[in-house]
Amino acid sequence: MSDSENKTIDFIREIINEHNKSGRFDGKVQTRFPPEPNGYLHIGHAKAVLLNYGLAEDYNGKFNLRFDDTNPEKEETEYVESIIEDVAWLGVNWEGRLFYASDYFDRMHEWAIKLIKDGKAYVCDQTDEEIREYRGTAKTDESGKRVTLPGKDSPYRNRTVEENLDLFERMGKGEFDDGTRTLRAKIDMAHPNLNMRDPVMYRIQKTEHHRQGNKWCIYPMYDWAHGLEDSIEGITHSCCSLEFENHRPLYDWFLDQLGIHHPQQIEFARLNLTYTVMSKRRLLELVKNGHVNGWDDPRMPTISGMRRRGYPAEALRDFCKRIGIAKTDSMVEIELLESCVRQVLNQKAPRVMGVLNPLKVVITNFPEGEVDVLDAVNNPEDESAGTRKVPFTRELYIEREDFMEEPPKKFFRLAPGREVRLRYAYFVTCTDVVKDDKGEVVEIHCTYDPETRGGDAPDGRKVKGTLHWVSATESLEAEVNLYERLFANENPNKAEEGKSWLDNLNPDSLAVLKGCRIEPSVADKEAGFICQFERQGYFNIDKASTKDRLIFNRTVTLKDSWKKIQEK
RNA sequence: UGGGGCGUAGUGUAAUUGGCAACACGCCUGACUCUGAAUCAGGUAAGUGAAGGUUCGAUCCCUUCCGCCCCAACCA
Repeated sequence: MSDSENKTIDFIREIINEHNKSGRFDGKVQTRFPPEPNGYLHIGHAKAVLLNYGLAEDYNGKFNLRFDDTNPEKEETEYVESIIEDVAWLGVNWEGRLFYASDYFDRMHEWAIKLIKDGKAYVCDQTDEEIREYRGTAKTDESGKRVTLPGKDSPYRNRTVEENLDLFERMGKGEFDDGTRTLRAKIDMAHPNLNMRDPVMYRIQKTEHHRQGNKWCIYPMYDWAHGLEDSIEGITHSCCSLEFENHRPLYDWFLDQLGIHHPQQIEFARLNLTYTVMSKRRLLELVKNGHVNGWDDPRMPTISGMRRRGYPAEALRDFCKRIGIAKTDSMVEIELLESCVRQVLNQKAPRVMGVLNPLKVVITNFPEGEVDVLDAVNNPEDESAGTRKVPFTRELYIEREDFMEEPPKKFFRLAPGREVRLRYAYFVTCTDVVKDDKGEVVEIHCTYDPETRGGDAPDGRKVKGTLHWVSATESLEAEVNLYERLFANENPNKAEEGKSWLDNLNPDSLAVLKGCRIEPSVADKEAGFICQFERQGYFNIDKASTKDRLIFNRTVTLKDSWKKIQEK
């Protein structure tokens, strides 16, 4: 990546430039992405990883992937594995620097003892309710508002160093029950920032850790642990989301007390997307309650969901670059993401003809049993993609919506007596319409003009419409999943009175089409293969697809100006 | 209430840090077209949350006000 392409610089790069000027970190840049393995990564995480990785790239620095696994209650190996896979898929290279906060537990423990010895931390026997009360947050006042009070010292605040050392050791040995004691930093119970009112550093939690097993009975809290993790790894710029801004004084305090390497924490706004929920808790709920089919359901905003849906990593990278980075709370329109996806796929996806809702067409003047093999361009945007063969036969399928018995104005497709082009094949003219008892069109008859083979008329006559088609006999049957937005509202988090965010789910987010017909060239393609079904959109073969049961997912539709005309 | 942040077209970011606001997505025209796609050309749209002030000149500096977000877990 050259930095010449970036004429404007975001506020984080501005800060780094200043550091480089002042020499604060000797011109070094080291970043990290520190996910907690308690869920799958989503597009918001992609923004964070790519930001951190991009910073390292731009400044010739290094990037670490680090699992912030300090709370065994919620963390699982499954999540660790998925995160590694997703980050790699995004094209991020951590060059072997894959770390776990839990590997630093011993050092953190030693530092905690140092703070105790320095009289800067103490063991507190207050219950969580008492801690909250003493911290100075009265629940509500008469008017129902929360009020902040000065805060009172814990009665255990002035224990001797010896007693603290002894109790802390015994906490670690598991002598006390969960929740009965904590190690707290001795800062200032009157501090206007509540985070500074003697925050908890360790809690007793006799839970098995996914990597440490039962080695620990106490686990460090985020505020205590995070700065240490960054410091140990020599991080220079620790980027996190806005809600941690309040925590920066604490991040700084711990590092200053210890006198160790002190990175700069920088906060930026997390990504919000229209029609999408981004909270891990809610995504977990969607999965657990079966509103979607797993974390990688193609409707999910997870990296794995988007990958399964067919979104290319390149599009996600481009998207994250385009949304920029700032401190303003914002909501990005999903159309921008879709635009990025289309842009990449338009260049790369081979074209294929697939009929979603087949309508039979009989070419009455085409010989029965004959197969005419035609050449079709694989990708008009990329000549090197070459051509392929598509079989033309007497019986074909076209898209149901490409035929209208009584066409409105501006309808350029097939209708009785009208001539259109079948792509890469022939001009055909509709001569007859066959209906069933209910009056439904079940089949149409056409004649073809042999002179137009390949799609051009030697006499120079033009047609208004070109349709995709497929041979009825020489095509493959497929199942196609049509995905729409998972939620019906721009901001699914905002529920109407008396309703929950789940009521905003779009009931039509998935339509499964069966009996679709795809040209035979995809027969040997495997899961993940992505192509454009001409005139319809981009589709990929789903991981559940088999030889006997071909399954496609619709990644994104093509832009459709005919639809817009219709809606007017 | 206390503390911490943020306000620029519909949306997201810019603006040589004081020189009459740009880019992208969206939207609307038109051209072209064997994808009603893509591409190309053009257009619509903010006077920068508000009011004052400093200045020849303010998105940028100062003051006051307004609005929105976050925190007040032994989560991260």
